[in-house]
Amino acid sequence: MSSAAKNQRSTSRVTKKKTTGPKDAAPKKAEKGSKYEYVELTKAQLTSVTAQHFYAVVIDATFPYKTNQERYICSLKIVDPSLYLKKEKGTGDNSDYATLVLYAKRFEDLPIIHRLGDIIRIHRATIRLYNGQRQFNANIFYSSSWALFSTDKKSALQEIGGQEATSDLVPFSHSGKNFTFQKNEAGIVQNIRKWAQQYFTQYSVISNDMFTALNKAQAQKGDFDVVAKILQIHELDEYTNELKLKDASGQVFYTLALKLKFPHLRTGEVVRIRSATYDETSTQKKVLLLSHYSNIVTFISTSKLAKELRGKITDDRAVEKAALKQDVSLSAVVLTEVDKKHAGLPAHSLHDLFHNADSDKELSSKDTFRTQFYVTKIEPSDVKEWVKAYDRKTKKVTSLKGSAAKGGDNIFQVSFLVKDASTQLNNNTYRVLLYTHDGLGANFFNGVKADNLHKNADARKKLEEYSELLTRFNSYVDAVVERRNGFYFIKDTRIVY
Amino acid sequence: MSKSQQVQQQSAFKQLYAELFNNGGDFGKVSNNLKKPLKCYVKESYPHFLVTDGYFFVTPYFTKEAVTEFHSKFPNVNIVDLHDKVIVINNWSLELRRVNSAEVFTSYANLEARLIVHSFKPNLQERLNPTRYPVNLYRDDEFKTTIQHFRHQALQQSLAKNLKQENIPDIAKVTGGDKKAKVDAGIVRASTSK
DNA sequence: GGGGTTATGGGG
DNA sequence: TGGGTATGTTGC
DNA sequence: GACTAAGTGATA
Repeated sequence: MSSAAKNQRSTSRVTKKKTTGPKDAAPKKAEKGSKYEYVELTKAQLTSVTAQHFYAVVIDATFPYKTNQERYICSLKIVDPSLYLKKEKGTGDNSDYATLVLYAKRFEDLPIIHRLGDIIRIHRATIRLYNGQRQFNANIFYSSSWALFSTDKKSALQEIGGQEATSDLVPFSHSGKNFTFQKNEAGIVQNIRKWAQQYFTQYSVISNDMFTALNKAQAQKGDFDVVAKILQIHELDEYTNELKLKDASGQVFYTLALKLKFPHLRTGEVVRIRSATYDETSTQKKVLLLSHYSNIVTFISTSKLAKELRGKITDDRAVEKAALKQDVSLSAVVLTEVDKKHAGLPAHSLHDLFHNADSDKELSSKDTFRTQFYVTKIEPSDVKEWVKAYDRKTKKVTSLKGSAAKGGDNIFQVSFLVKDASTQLNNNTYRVLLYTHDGLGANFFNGVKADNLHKNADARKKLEEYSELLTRFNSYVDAVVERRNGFYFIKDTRIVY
Repeated sequence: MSKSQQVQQQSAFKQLYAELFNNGGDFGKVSNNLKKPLKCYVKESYPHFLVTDGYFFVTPYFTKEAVTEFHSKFPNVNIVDLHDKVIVINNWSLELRRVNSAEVFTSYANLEARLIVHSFKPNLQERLNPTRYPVNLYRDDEFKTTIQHFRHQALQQSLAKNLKQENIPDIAKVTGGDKKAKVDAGIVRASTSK
């Protein structure tokens, strides 16, 4: 086929004439050097053919997704002080909103919404009525543009260090190569930010008509939305996190969330899922399926809904308790809890701990880490030898085997050979120690103290059960470790089963 | 301990592939009840040939004999033209292969259970009922976990066999106060692997 | 537009 | 900066 | 001189 076969358009065009009467309500002449005039969502003229500019607050969003060979779409629900509450009777405090559909030729040209309540500025959108609702269209592939301002101090990505910090009048993200900001916009941003904070404080925003309770998920025909608390984030593999979710109905579900797509999620946070389906093929655990247009978003800090659910929803570990009664469980069980004082300690992979700790400047400057792993083998394999007699002066340990009373203290001296997602595909296993000679990790076995296991049959039996539990498939340890002499020692960590 | 899987698995592929992993990769141990003809929808034919069971898509691996037979029995049908058509796989088996999962998207953790097709035919007229949007079986939560279980078992067996001599760091050795001691002492390299 | 890509087949 | 080209939009 | 109709005409 010849290259000219494609119907490329001629560049030289015949000049044509047309008439353009004075259009309706075109933005007032940019008299005072103000190029853009921002309209309220309900004030934007539905009859206007000319493009409109506005600021709004985002209350829902798809992830930018590809629709065909040449287009990407991101669809949002937006509100502002003129449009946020359903007016009809009987709708309670259900939210009203406009939709905003952004079109682009490249994925990178569309906004990624990680948090509800943030502010979006749009230039040159058209408006029309679609399904009885105000719909703004912004062709980013042509002349429309967008900019995102954080309502909280930092954007979702800035919170995790994944984005350069910005001041409160600078967008954390925007389309196009440059961004312009008129002097008169500062007040607009500050006003709508304040409004957004109050609005989320006072209303649920995501009203009950905007999501489905998880205990009704199985009955849904197609996809649905979810509002739930993240009880646990389990690193399934190098690319994937498995979220453990529970909502106000009390039902627990799991869903896979790609790390790259959703880097901002944290245990304990409340999220909204835009579009999930019930997985009919998962028989061992309840699973939600996501699509490429699905999104998982958090809420701004003032959110009343998020605050209520964070307090109301707790983890009773019922799924895990049931899982442990099976011979093999497809539900990951995290056996331990770490002391609250380490809540803010960032987690590091075994790869960091054992392959980067001496080369990475940041890592080598620290000695206490949070880490997750599974235990492939415990030494000594004879549980009776987990506890030894320890002489503080000579630093010698001796077996408690035999009847003769040993001097010194009884301590645990156990070595875990462990592995995690970051080391899943290599041939190594890594030594993490439970040595209690200095008191570190003394409470690991949930109240089972270091005693002579050749004599104390009760303690021995419990520890044998823990040995089984720790090395069982899908059992994980979430631990704080301290580096001493190049070795990692478990501390402030306790089994809760 | 109870065996679970109280309800029937709706996806034929997920059940079959999981069975293979749960039987140590030995197709001979997979229940004969499951070895029935597979009616599949051809989701894509090029550059990757993918078939679905209404829930998941997988790659069928046609043997040379299967292709030869197909061409002789259906000389007017091109295999890449089977896109959007229904095929019936009458004779098949499963085998476990080590692959590079960074390159093979129908695999997980460097393992791929392959559907080996020994004999198949087209059902050119047949239209299947619409199903859910088919997804990659190797991206399924439970199936990934099943593969992890398989690997976990293999690792524990290997460790039990190859790591007989236990050697636990002495307390004297770990209580120095040596800030410069390297962490690689904690790396335990598989003594006999490959 | 409440949706279905792909040299991106673990952001899309 | 200016001309040429590719592409979006609008008018016919 | 003010107002209207018709002509003009993109832009990254």
